[in-house]
Amino acid sequence: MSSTKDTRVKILSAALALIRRRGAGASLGRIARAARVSRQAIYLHFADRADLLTALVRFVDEKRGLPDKLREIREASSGVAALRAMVALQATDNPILWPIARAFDAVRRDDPAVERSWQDRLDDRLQGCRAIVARLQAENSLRADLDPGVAVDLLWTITSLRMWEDLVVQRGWSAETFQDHVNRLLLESITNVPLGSWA
Amino acid sequence: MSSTKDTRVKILSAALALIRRRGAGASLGRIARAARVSRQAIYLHFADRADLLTALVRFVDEKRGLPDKLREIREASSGVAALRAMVALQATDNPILWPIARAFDAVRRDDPAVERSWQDRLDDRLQGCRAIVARLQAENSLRADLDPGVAVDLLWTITSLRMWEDLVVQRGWSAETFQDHVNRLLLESITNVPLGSWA
DNA sequence: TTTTGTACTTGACATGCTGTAAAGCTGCTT
DNA sequence: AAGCAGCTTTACAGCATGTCAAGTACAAAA
Repeated sequence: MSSTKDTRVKILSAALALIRRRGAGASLGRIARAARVSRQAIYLHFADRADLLTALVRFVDEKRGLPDKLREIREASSGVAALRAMVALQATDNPILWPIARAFDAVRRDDPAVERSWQDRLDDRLQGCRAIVARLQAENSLRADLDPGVAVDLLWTITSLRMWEDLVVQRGWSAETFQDHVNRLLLESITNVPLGSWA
Repeated sequence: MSSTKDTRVKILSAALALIRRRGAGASLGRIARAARVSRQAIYLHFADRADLLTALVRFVDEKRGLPDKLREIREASSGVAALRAMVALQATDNPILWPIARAFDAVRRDDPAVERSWQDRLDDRLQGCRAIVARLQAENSLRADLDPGVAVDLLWTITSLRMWEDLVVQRGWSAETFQDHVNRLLLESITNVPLGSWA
């Protein structure tokens, strides 16, 4: 038993490893070989390359226990705590997610299906940001002079994978440095909480 | 006369128009057809696709008068004014540059030459950020509790094309909204100037 | 035990892209 | 008239995605 999903997982694992190593150079042929499976077997489990990529993102999310982490954010003791949890999530998960996002980026321009799948994911994150800002607002932690919609967009952008890539991958920041400074940046720019509370 | 660079410009113009419309779907064949030129003619003027893309970026820079704008930033009346000029530059030029950057992004993963050309451009911008931060520091406008290196990285990231894409393209901000809020964000997070000075 | 169906393999093919190569045409220069 | 530069046409190799058809291995159902 379990042979049904066995190959699927085998393919996804191989794809993940290969994309992490070779980036966009991970063709279906290579992935198949790495999974010790014929190239055609991939098409028995995934409609096309785009489908495989979206499945790969879900696969990684599942493996890393994303739902639990999102629940942690939702159930944080305060809006500010939720915000910090979100930054922490980026700091820990983005390193793994990043190579896949790169592969995604390379094809989503052409493929409307990939683009939609990508946008869905971005929308999910946007909803999360909205929830955090709403909570900050309810707790009177949101900056008074800031439009909540703008706050959501700023939060969404500053906690994006691209921002992480720029600071960590390009500029060589450590996970801690990233977390500290992004926390500070967010607390200062969209909340009214004093800085001292997180030394 | 003038026939030497004529075709080259014709190709670049066609490539620019096509990339803006079709994004990554702009193959060399299509570009050639749009320029009313044989596909091989492209290879008489550019080594390969990567070379064409890098030339395209320079072409756009030239057309938009980038050197003048950079001079404006350098010769601004103060560090804070330079910072604002930089944000203004992003707000006005990124809309044109963005489609090319997308095409760049799609191939730079594979091609080391494209990657290098891209990094060079990023380094140029980083140098500009360093200059602005140094000036802020000299004028005592830099936040006292902030490491200058961190300030440079933050400035570099927040004024990046990706940040602009997130806020303007994805979240639908207007150029003015972008400019206002990014100015505020930067002034608050890396300088010590009061907010009132830019109402 | 035979049948049947599922999962996978093998091999071939159409299409589209990049990059290279060779040969021919045109018009300007000398 | 000869030479040269710039461009065209045609052809090819290589690699990628995605489709198709036929065959194999194996396990459950008859």
